[in-house]
Amino acid sequence: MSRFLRSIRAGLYTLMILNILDREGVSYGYRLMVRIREASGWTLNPSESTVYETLKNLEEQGLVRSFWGEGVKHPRKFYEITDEGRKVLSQLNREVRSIVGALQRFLGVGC
Amino acid sequence: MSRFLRSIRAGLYTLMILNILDREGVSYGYRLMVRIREASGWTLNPSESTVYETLKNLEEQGLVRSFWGEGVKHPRKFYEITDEGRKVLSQLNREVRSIVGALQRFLGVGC
DNA sequence: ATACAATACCTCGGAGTACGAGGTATCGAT
DNA sequence: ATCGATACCTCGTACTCCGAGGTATTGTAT
Repeated sequence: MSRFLRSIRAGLYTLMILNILDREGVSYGYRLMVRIREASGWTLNPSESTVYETLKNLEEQGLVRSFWGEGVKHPRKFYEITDEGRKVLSQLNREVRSIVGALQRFLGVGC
Repeated sequence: MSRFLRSIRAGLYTLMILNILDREGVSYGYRLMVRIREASGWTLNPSESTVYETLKNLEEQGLVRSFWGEGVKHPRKFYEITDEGRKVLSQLNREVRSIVGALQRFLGVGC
């Protein structure tokens, strides 16, 4: 059961992270995990390792950039979205809207 | 880019197949592939192998049952949803509605 | 003072999914 | 007779999620 939900949620973390970085500016792993939970009304509930893994992938793709926070007591690795990231994000949002629309029609959700 | 979309669509095939079998009764692999494309307005576009793989998994889980069509010239393996499948489906639909709702709010889609 | 929860970072391995490539066979139309 | 559509399948690659495990700091309650 939960295996199906797991895979349905798959990929949405990438979407959420890019959107949050785009809207709210610089952030960091742990904070992003909390923000995804909040922003989704606890419908999405990523584990720490998922978020860190996703950020690593995004950085490898050049869609986010990271730097270690200076003057911060608690060691923190900050991330910000790149121009390339913004480009990919807008395309991604368009496609996800289309998927959400299709599901809405199919399942009869909303409105 | 498409890797993100791929994983966002991941799992939705299971959802679509169970729903289509529930609503339209007995069907078969190739037909289900076509119906998913139609029902999603071509937003979802699963490959044959994906559909066959998904059906195999669903059968292993006991959520669908299969039988070879008799009196059919072209060899066809039919599938139908089981009681257990229906149980899982209603739970799945509930959860997906919640995810769709969250995305709608987050992305500002629809209404 | 000290214990503990929360914050913050990370790796590894297992389980699951999508799908392209490749293979086989039948049916219907040109 | 040939070809495209229909119909089935397996295999390997790439990818994602996340539990388990590890480390260290900060703030709070006792």
